[in-house]
Amino acid sequence: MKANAQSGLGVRAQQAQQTRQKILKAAIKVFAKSGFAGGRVDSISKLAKSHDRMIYYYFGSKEKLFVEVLETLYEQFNEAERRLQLDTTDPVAALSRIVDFTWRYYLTHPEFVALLGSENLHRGIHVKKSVNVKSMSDATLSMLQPVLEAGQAQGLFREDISVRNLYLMIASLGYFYNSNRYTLSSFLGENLMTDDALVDWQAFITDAVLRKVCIDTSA
Amino acid sequence: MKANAQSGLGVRAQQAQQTRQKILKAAIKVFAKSGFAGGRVDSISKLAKSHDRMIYYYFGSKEKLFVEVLETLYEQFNEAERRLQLDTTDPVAALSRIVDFTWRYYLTHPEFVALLGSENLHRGIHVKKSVNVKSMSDATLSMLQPVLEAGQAQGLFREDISVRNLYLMIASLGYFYNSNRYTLSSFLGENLMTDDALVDWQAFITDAVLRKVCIDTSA
Amino acid sequence: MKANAQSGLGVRAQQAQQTRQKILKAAIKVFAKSGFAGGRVDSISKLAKSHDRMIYYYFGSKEKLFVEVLETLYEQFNEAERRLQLDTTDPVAALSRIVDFTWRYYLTHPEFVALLGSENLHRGIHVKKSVNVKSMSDATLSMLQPVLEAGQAQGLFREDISVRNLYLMIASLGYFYNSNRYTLSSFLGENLMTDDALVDWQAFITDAVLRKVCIDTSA
Amino acid sequence: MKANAQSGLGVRAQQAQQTRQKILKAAIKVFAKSGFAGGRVDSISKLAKSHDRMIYYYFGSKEKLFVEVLETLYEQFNEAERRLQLDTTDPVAALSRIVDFTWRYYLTHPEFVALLGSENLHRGIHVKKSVNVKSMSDATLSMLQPVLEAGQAQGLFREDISVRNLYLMIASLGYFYNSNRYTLSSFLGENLMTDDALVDWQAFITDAVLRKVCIDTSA
DNA sequence: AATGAATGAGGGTTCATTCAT
DNA sequence: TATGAATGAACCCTCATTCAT
Repeated sequence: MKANAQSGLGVRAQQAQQTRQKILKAAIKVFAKSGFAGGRVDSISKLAKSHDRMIYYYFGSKEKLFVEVLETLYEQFNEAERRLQLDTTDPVAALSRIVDFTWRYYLTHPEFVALLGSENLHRGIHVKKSVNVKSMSDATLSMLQPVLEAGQAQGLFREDISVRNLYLMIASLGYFYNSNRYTLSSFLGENLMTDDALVDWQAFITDAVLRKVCIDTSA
Repeated sequence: MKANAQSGLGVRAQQAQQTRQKILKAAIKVFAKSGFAGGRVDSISKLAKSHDRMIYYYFGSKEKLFVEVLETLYEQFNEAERRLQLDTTDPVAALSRIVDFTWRYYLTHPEFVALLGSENLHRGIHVKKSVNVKSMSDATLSMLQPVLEAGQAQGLFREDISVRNLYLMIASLGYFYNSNRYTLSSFLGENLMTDDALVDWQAFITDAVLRKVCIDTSA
Repeated sequence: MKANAQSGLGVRAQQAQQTRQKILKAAIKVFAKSGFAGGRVDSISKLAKSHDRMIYYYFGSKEKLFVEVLETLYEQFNEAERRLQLDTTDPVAALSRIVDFTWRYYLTHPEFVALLGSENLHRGIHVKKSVNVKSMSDATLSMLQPVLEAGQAQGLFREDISVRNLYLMIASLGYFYNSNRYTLSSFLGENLMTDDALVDWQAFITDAVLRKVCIDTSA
Repeated sequence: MKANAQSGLGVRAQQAQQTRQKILKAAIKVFAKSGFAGGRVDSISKLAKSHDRMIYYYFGSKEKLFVEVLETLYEQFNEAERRLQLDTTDPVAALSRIVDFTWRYYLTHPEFVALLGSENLHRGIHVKKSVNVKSMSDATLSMLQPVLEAGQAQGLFREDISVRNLYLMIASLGYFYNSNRYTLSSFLGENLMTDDALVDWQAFITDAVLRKVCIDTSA
């Protein structure tokens, strides 16, 4: 029995995993910065302190690497969602938390926003090739659904709200502000990323969602 | 007196303007399809049935052409806004129209959405170089402002709504659905572009905006 | 009779001559700076505040323009030579003057040096096309010849010196120092263009020529 | 033990060195023929039976390749100088040998002459970037210096001759004849490259240098 | 497992030149 | 006389990728 038996991997295999991981991390950064078309294989291998060849060794092609990057980021988002502890006995608070979480996640993960942007620019060709991504949406909606249902059961939330639309609204309000912050800054002529602006927007969108969902907000 | 005296331009100059215009139109298409980095100068000139050289003759560089494309699309958006006839005596109707207009504009102008996406991927470097874009935001906000103010004056709209946030909300809800339709389709596993889905979303966001803005929605 | 009859040219023709002249002057500068291959037609027309098209209108091609530039500079050199007043009654002084003149001409006409360099890089293809250049050498040698003959007749100069070799020596010593000043500066690690260095070299080469030519230099 | 152990390089590495060398050799030819600006990357790679890409792989850029070409030629010149066996006990013979060597080197290495010409046309921008070139001049001057000093010590050479000027004189007389042979041929209307002409010039410049340097040439 | 060498298509851009008034 | 418009070949260089150890 080898000393490294615990990990279940030999030293070589461990190193290999490490190299793979380094490349993946570098690819996230590079693709986030320049998109799929603009992201250079060379930049990735250099940032990973590896070689171009290794990208092909581990991932097969730039495209497959991009798919894996996409899956990784989706997976991380899913994991973060799963870590959310939602108390369905207080649906309003739970919903607020979800809005806050979503908004904050986009804010603190610009690479996710950028990658989604790039992928949509390419009409979703890579995401289509991934089987994993589809299954992930279930997680997202199945986090929102119990909250919505609880609120409706308790007579707090309107009955005519669909999970899908609710999700889209929350995502829209959290995403756009971040995804378009550069053109918005030029367009509106003001810095959207000051602490004040962020707090202001967060309060605004939480309120907007609640007003849309809750039956009586006069309280 | 020459036949072309009316236009004030000679035949040559007219043709030149045409060539310029053809290139610009082609550039909009190509950049919309592939973004700035992915859009090939060669593709543009071929689509315009012109030559690479002419792009440099008229625009100086790929980058400057992109800036002009951006300005053109912003300008077209502005013009469409200006054509909106808003009746401030009925602020609720006017606001609904604005929501509808914005959403529909993004829906029917995917190239604008794509270009904005590409530009934000590039952190707004091109839009920064344009002096014209900044001035355009005024138009947008100054369309929204009188409606908001009228609504507030009539006691229909809440006082604590800022034009900026209102604009951002409307834009978010209209933009995201379109910009991210590819990843959303994969993620949600459904086609967001069916007539039913579109009508559904339009009703949803109009309602969301009104509930956020109006004081009493019980009526 | 027109007012401009004196010049023998109409106003239009005068302007034309002016344009031609502006282009030629600009071409000298540009070709001197970048050589024939590196000198851009566009740079020339811009410097001349004219248009590319005019170069073709007046000179036919870049190559023909270069030939004319070459001829112009050779002609100017010839003219400067002709202006030299040489007193053959004092052959030593006259020879010294020629050395000094040649050296100083190269020093103060770097564009001539550069053009000759470029032309030799191109193996003299342009100079071959010029009928005028050949005839100019006569002038040069026929300035040197009487001095050499006078010195020999007076028993001051050695008999075995050919005009050709004498010319080559004088030219070598004057030209190389200027033509290769950039590589020499790097190579020798010193600035060859200080006043001291220039004076030193002038004295050195004059002395060298005289020692080569004169029979007795002990005086 | 592998067959190639002696060279210390694997077969691949050896081949790589070969490719690099082939490119360098081709570059010397092409740059010599057309100068830096006129020398095409494409011509070089074709002549080397390689690909454009490899030039960038091995040298980084056309400019860096040119610098390396320059360094190579300077280095070859230096090496040839080092191979000169000079007998300082006979300073006159030694000096003659140096004059002869220098002249003959330029004559038999037209690519060196051409490259220097091109480099000076570009105002020495490449040579400035090379650290190696500067150190090479030492070799040149330190070959000449002991000869000059020996001659002076033996009372054969004049005391007021500086190494620098002596070097410049020898170089001038050897270089100009070769560098400007094309314009000179047109200018003088005669072929300077016949055997007779070459012998004649060699004798002339050797004599010129000796007359300049030696105290008494009557012997 | 890892890597230096090689590939060839294509990137944006500039060139000298000609066309059409 | 003069000039904007057009041309297409070629420029240097970079791309994603594969070969051969």
